[in-house]
Amino acid sequence: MTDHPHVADAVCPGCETPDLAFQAHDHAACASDALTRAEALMALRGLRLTPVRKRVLEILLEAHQAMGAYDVLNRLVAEGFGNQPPVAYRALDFLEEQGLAHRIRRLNAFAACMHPGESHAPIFLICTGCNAVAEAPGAAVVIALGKAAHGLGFAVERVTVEALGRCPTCEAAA
Amino acid sequence: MTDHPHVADAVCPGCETPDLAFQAHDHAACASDALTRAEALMALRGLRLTPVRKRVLEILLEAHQAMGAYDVLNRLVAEGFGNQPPVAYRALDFLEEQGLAHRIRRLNAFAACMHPGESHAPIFLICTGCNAVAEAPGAAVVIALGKAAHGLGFAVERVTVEALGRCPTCEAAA
DNA sequence: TACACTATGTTATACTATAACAAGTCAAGA
DNA sequence: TCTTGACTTGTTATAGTATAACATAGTGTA
Repeated sequence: MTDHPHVADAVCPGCETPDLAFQAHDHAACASDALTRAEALMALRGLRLTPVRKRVLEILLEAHQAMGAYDVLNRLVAEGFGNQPPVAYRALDFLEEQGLAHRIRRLNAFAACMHPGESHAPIFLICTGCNAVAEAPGAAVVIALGKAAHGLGFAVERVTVEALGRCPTCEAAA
Repeated sequence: MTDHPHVADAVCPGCETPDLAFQAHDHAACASDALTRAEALMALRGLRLTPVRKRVLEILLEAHQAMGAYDVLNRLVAEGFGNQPPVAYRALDFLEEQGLAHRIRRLNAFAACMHPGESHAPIFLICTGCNAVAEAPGAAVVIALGKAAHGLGFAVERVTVEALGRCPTCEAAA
């Protein structure tokens, strides 16, 4: 059990209750939860959470922060998996397609999704002070976006919403 | 005067009236307008729209679509400017900071802003069918985003909002 | 077993971006 | 006018991110 303030040691993407994104909580529990649900989901969809894929997901969950593809790759190499970029990218792409991980474009990085399976429209809050990344519920944002797009006759399929700013801790410090 | 359907020949980022984003209009006029306003803005701010910077802005305006930094660089080289990446990146970064251009992260590309100076919170609609990119007004989206973030104690400074989907033309074709 | 399908490993390369320093330009004040 | 300092550009070099293409190996099924 690892209780900690997310912002201090950098980043927890979302976690069980979204409004705890920037607060202390039992991360180990929500991480193992996410893994369990990921496995159930894959079984349900008839897809395989193979060793590489599972390990990549675990790495992201353990890391507890956004990681670059090459950081993930380095971890894989150390554990005897293939050591070329496609190994990491393929697993990361798979996880993203399945909604088990998210890509943070601003950081060229990936983060585990903490509530896979639940239909959600995540938005990401990136702290410029401590580099923490929080996954926040973005239903309202996505609805607003859908309306704006609809007005132009544009049919939205997927969205990227990322905000740069200051987390509570860094804001207080400044 | 070049009247054209934006989507057909790919992309017009915004243009004068936002709701014309995916419709035919006189692009040459709004482009030269944007350039004029850019120059006025720079004068107002006591900053210099140097030859490289101006040329890069023109290239983006003429291109009428999102361009990669290296595409811009190739154009610069052909015109006798420096031929190394920093030449393009510096100009593009400057233009972005000044709100004269936008970065489309999903495409690793840049597009001219069609209404510089006006305070606006642009969102980008990227068509997966024809690669058109439209700059749409995103005030409502940004407000929703601000609220969601505020609820978590997060102070938003800058946002990236990009939607992938189908423009009217491609949607109709399908 | 043979087959089709999926996943992984590997080679090679393409694309995107920035650090660091040298050289030139420009405007303002001595 | 000359100097100074800030800013801009050019250049070298390298770092970081991502994918195409093909070979190999595992998986489930007829």
